[in-house]
Amino acid sequence: MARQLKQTEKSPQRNVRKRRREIVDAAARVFAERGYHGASTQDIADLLGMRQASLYYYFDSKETALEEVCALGAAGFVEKAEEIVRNGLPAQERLCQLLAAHIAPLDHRADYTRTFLNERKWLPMESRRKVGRMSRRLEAIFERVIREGIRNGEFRNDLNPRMTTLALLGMMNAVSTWYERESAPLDRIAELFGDLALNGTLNVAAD
Amino acid sequence: MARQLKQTEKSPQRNVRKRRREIVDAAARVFAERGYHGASTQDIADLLGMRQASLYYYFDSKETALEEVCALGAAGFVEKAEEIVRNGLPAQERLCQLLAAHIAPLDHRADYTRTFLNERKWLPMESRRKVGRMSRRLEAIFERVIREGIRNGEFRNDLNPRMTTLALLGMMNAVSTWYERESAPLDRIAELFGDLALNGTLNVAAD
DNA sequence: CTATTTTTCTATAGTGCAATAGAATTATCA
DNA sequence: TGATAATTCTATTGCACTATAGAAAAATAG
Repeated sequence: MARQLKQTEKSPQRNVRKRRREIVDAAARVFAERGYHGASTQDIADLLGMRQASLYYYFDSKETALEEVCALGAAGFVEKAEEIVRNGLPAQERLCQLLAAHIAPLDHRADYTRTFLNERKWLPMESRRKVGRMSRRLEAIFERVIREGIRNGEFRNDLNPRMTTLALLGMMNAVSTWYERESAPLDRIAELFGDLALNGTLNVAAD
Repeated sequence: MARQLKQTEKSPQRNVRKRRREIVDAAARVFAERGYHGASTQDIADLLGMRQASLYYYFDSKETALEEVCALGAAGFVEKAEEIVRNGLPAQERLCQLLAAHIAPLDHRADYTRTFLNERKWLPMESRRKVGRMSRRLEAIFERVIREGIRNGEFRNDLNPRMTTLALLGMMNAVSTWYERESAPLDRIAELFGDLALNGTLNVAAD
């Protein structure tokens, strides 16, 4: 008995983890669609065919569910970027990989990504801070690649690394807003956007 | 008496218009800060030092206030773009002007712009449609300039006008999310982003 | 100064929501 | 099978919010 209690408290049964995940999935979908404040716990329960109150067996609050969705939505983001930044390839290649990696999660976890991007601002102080630190780390990675590219002559030396980072991240983050209604696969988008980031729109071979 | 009634109904007194505008200003600020669903009419009233119920002398509903904020946030956007697109300058110059015009409202109407960008999705069907048509017109303008630039050789002919448009609009729309915390004036941002859009990051003079 | 209109107020109805309490049900295991 | 634990349910509390009704106050006009 003591053994079971302990197990329940410290590491939930497999089934609890699984059900919990189903609920987080539903929450992600509802939050992505209606926004955190516009979504009700009833909406989440409806999606699962269960009662609104039953959710509270798995979650302390709606806010906790948002934290979990955002945590999963952010997971691996920075790690993947750090892996890319260390792969020793030319800066222009690393930059393109960073751009591609940034939208890759839209493929299999669009709801998590959209919730993370749009709703994290409603997180309670502490987790919002944590997410903020993550964002800053990601931005720093972009800036670093750009600086290295400038230093070794791959990139123009009149680039502003900070502004360039914000420009590119904005460009990539926006993909989540139109990805579903435009008929373009992610790898094609990454390719085009990478090309645009590197070469711009001008036809340098003119004349 | 009949005269006065008529005047009140058809064209509000100067003071009513003015007060109405103050309320819309407050609504814009609150909506921009907390989101439409996260903001209460009480929040708006607090900002004005008036009672929550008094707002309903000027507005039928919270939704109506959102419509008005979004309408003002969108006002002039497309018109300005259409003016630029017809000015006969080279496509690259027009594109830069479009980019600059797109973020210009952040200077004096940030709350309206942010509400328009982030909260319009909560508008009721009809006005959401109207806003949607506007967005599509703006996108069409960007696409047209890009196509013209390709046709006359200013832009690379392997550009995808649709994707390029979405990339640039995403890049510019994102400015509203960080403009307040980054210390860069709008004209500087427009300059850097225009340069990035035209020339990309690569150092073509390499070697 | 009085009557009328405009604006704001108090009070409250009505609704939807997050969250809790505890009963009922289902699964697990000896 | 019978006991125990895990899960879901019903019922409800309490609060926050939008919106309405009608009184009070302030402004305006005759």
